[in-house]
Amino acid sequence: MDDILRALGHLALGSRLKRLGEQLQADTQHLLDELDPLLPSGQHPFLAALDRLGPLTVGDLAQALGVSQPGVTRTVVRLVERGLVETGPGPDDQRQKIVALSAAGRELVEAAKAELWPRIDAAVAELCAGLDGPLLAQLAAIEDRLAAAPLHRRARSKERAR
Amino acid sequence: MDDILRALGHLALGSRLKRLGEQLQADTQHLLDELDPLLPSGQHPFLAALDRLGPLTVGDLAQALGVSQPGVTRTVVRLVERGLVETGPGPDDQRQKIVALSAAGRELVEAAKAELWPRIDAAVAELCAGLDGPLLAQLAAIEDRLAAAPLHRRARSKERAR
DNA sequence: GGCAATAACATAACACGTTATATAACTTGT
DNA sequence: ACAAGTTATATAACGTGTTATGTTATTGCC
Repeated sequence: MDDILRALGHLALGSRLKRLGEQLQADTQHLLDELDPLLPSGQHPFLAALDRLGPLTVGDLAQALGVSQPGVTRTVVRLVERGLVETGPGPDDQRQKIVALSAAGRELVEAAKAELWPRIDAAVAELCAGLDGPLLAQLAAIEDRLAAAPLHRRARSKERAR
Repeated sequence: MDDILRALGHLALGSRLKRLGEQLQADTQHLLDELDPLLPSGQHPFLAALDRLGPLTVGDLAQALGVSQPGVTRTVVRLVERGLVETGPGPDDQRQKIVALSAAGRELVEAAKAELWPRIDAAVAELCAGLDGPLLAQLAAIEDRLAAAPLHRRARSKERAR
């Protein structure tokens, strides 16, 4: 059974990028499972943004992440429920909601920055290493590599190599 | 406000691929809006698969598209509601559900194959044309190009060039 | 033949993306 | 100063992906 998205070439590039991104996130999740407050991989960029840029309004967070404002609003609610971020009203503008890392959120980010995120970055970099040429070919190569050895296996073998 | 996903490099590649795939699908949607039974861009690969491979079981469709079986089951329900596909029991195995294009579905596919799909393919190919080198750099280039001129503008300028 | 294991599809619950629209706060112009 | 327009966030409705689990049909073995 051949892969239809691959066979469709440029026509289905959108669907294919989405599919590959989802697989990458799912693989990454296995590595992120080591963290204490378990967090979906898709929410890590929110924490990373707040860590790098400091407290942000909902709108600024949406712009930094490149997603819609309602998407940010909903995920922020989840992060507040998990106790990883805190929100408060804007100092000048009462319409704004300022989102900031909580103590627990900062702790999680520090733990991730120290160990996990660098390992994931290295594993993904290794996954993409040596690739060159047309985009479709590189995507096919990454799909094949991922099918041969999932990301968490790559990260662990990297570990052993140290 | 800089782009956090871009700044995170390989670490957020999954999120970034998903985001770009979604944008590509959304842009593509504008072009697909010409079709009569309006269909979300993500459902086109289902029709393309059935067109290329003929009637398929739910499981085979899942494998051909590289998505989960429940995902296929749900989208097939939607396609049946729109009258684009029909389902029947498997001839040998009563557990199976065979999915096939309906007359309306075949009509839609023929219309799309004749005009729209080639135009989209060409527009996406043009979007990726001339790119080379590391994956992250190509992604950044595509994001930039898309921000400069959305896909449907590219398709239309191609049209004019004929 | 009949019970247990397997396999195919359905369903539920969750995460997450979108667009369209509502609500509330700020800004503007007269 | 107040009505009108704009802007920030919230909410609703939809599509789609996932995993976990339930149902039903088939297989296999004794």
